[in-house]
Amino acid sequence: MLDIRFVRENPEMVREAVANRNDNAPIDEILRLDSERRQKIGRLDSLRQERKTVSREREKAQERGRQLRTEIQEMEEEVRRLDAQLEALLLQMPNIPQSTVPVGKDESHNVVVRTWKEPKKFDFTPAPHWKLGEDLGIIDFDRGVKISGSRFYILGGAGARLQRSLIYFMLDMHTREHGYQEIYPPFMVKQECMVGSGQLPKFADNIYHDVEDDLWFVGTAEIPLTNLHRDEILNKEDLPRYYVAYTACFRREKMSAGKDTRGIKRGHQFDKVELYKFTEPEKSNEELEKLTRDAEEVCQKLDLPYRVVEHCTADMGFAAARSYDIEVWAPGIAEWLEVSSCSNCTDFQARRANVRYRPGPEARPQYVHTLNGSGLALPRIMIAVMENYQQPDGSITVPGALRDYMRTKVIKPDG
RNA sequence: GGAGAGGUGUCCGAGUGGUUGAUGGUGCCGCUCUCGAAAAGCGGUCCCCGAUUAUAUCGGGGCGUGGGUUCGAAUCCCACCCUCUCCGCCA
Repeated sequence: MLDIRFVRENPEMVREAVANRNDNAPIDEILRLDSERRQKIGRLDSLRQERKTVSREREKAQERGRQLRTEIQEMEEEVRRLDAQLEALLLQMPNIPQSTVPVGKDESHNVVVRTWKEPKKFDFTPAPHWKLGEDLGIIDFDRGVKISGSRFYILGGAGARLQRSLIYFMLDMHTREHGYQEIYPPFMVKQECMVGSGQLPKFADNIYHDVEDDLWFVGTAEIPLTNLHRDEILNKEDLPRYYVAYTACFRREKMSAGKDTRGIKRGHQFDKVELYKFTEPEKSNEELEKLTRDAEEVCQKLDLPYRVVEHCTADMGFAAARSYDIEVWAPGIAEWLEVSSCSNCTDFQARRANVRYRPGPEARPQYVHTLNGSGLALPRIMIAVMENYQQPDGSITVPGALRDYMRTKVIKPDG
């Protein structure tokens, strides 16, 4: 959420930022509600002040007191209404891109900032992962559909083990080498958590929701991690905090119906290892660089060629002020696969979730900055491993970094 | 799920209708004392909203959450949430 004071004082800048995002937030309406709200609060406060004075005289001024009560109640109702309207609109507004973010109309304006190694050349036609997976008997699409419907699949044998190995490998790397604390959070959260991290109210149609208990299934560990310190005031010494969490992720993917239906690239349920940071405002940009490098290192250790792409204004996520994607080359499906998206959300989520810190002993609390990035998304890194390490005979060589976890050097049929 | 108890400031713990941000203790910061430390004494120490020459000042709100009663509520009423104990159930 944006600071209403910032919007009030920089309306033109906000308007431009919103336009660059191809968003159509009603700035004028927001400014109008804000000014009306403040005016009514002024009135309400002076009424309350009078009530305070009058009530001290006990029985003497009961008549005026009764009048005041009615007026105050009416004014409270007005302010409540305006608060709600204003908040509803503010909650729909995206974060403001940082000034260094390339302005663009769509994803074609994203900028490749660096690449690591060249895509591997094959002297045979590399197969897509769904073919490899089915032939090896490690991915079962048909039974996934039988059990749960479209966009569900089953990993079996070495396929399940490969995913588990990747999870262990990534968690171990980030905790041992990059200083993240491992967290196992709930996969279902309260509505206010969804609001806190920015999924609600705007993206309700992409979230699974248990109506009976009003719990929401997380589409990313970013959600519970954002809310880990909700309504807390952290000490300056507590920052930065690095967290890494493995979770399942659930997404309805209604918006992308018919897209990427083949394979395991986009399912309703997938696993992810997520990196998350709480930092001081001045440090968040350098922390984003570090976080991105931490995620990249997974690709490097797996020896998978990748590129890092900076999002342009129009392609950025709702909560992000700046973000990088890590894209790995998948030779079988012949595309750059987004295995991670690393974002600096500045104080956008912190304001929603009310996560603050005290900059100094006597200083006022201030919102922290939050950052998140996949480190990495399992199905897509699985695709990359399978397609990059495939052999002419359809077997898959296990990357060196995973051999201790997999306890094998190659995945063969019935392996 | 059933029965009971309870939710107050960093924490502990008072307060059951009237200047109560809220007794007391504790923690934290500063000062005094001291060669220094401890002890002791004194002072300070919450958050939000609004007004402003804007962290100095003024006003309002906040005692689990949201409503209500009243001239006036931490204190009374209603609903909900959470914690603890016992019972039931269960990986």
